[in-house]
Amino acid sequence: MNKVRVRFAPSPTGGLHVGGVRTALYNYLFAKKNNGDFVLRIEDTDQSRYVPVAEQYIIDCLAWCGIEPDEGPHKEGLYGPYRQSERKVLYRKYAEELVKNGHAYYAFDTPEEIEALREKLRAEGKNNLQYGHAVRLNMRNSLSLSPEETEALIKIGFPHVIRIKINPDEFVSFKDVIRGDVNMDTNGVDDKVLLKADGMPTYHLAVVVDDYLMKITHAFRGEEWLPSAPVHVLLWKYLGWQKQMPKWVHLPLILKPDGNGKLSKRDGERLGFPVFALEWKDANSGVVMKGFKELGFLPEAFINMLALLGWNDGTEKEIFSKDELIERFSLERIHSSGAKFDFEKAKWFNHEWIKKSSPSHLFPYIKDLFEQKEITIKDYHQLENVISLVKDRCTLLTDFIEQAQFFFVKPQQIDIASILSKWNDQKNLFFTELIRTYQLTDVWNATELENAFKEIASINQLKTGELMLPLRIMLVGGKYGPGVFDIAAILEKPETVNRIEHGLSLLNTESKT
RNA sequence: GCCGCGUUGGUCAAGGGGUUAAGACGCCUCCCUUUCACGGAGGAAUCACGGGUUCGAAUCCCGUACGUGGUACCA
Repeated sequence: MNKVRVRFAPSPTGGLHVGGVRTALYNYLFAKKNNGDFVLRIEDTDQSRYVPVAEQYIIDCLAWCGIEPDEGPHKEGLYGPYRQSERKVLYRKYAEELVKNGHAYYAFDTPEEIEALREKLRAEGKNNLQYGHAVRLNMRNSLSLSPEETEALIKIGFPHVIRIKINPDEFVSFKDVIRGDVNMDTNGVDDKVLLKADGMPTYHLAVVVDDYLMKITHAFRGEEWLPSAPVHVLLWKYLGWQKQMPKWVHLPLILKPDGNGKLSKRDGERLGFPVFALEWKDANSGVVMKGFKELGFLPEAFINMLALLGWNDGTEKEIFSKDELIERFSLERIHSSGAKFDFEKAKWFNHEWIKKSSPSHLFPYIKDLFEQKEITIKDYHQLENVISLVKDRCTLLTDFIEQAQFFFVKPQQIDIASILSKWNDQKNLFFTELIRTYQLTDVWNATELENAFKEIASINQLKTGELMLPLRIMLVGGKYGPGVFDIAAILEKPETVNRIEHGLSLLNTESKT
């Protein structure tokens, strides 16, 4: 059996959204599982929609996800070039071969003429124009013109396209790995343009030629391609490559959470969650859309979540590392129906991954995050302890800011209001005594601090419950964070005492006014 | 309009002729925790509809509805 070769073939027209990343991921998982090759091919045949930075962006997204292509524009292999624009000269030959064999023809209709015809049909309330067997003889092409006329037009360089000639009343059947046998008749498909007037191939010609030349064994793509699959199947046949035709894998779509349609780039903004892996800045509008990365997702969690959106291994297991995904992945267990994207569940995956990750694994992310927020960390060992203490309560990496910044920066705001109403002299005395005791403490750990705290409370006949909240607020500024004594332990003596003193003076000033 | 694909709780889903129809997210209750989480125990909530086939249908078949995609010199 031939070596498995798959390709992810995005067009560089904008940010790579979750649907695209999932397609790449499934390609990658399948390739790695079968010791195959994963190829990145850039489908930049549409000059008008080309966005220069998009290619690098795609590569960056894949890299962040841990999906490294074996071949691609940035990693040359045996089957390059990997940008279709750079393969332009290749395609014409095949298109003309099809013309010669009677499976395609030259068409000289200008886009304006066709548009005018469409407009006319619309005005008459008729269905859209289907440039196919029913009308092609009324159009200007090498089928309706004499060979001499055709030749003359070509000789003078009259702009023309090459269209596939689809026979009516034929049945095209093929097997899709996910959907089983798919049968369609050719009456619904029109004579698709294969080669455009600018000499670039359309997608239809380019996928077939490149998948053939690149020896692709399994062609993964979104379900939106299913209706045009007969064109591709026919092309494989007409080009005489039927035996090498890849297995088709039409992936289900990722849909909007709130109903209608497939998830689009706009939905993120509208519904308040990211649709891109990495931040994408739209060059035209200047709009910046944050990605999963910037929102605080771990790449492991992101691909885990995407993998499970439309696939599962048949067990109850939901948390998979990349290696586990590779090991368990199977085409048979990919769903055939679309799935609505659920951001809550996505966050759950991230939370699970944060809990599961070691402090040292999380360390670089948190360090970067704090540096971005200009929170200075003097002691990296202390940061690691902090991570270990608070990670279970962080759903997103960005939650570490609220959960942990008070270890490194004095709280800017202290929620005095929450304790002021129950503040009294007894408590004041208690904390004064606590400061004294803590200053004399040699063994600075959570248990010792808690014991000392409780002892003073009981001597003064105070309930500890009444005192814990004030202490927490003095140390962190609000009603959050891990256990108070754990916090004090990490804060060390001088800082702990300092914050209690500061809190106390604030309280006493406030309670007098 | 026409053509394709799909349909198990709000969402992700297991199950593919006989099940009390798993599990997860979210939601609710309680326990733990003198903050909040984590953790633990419970709860509400589902086979789109109508016909067949069958002793028996979530499961097979046919319709309908709904959803979704395509119908470009876009991919």
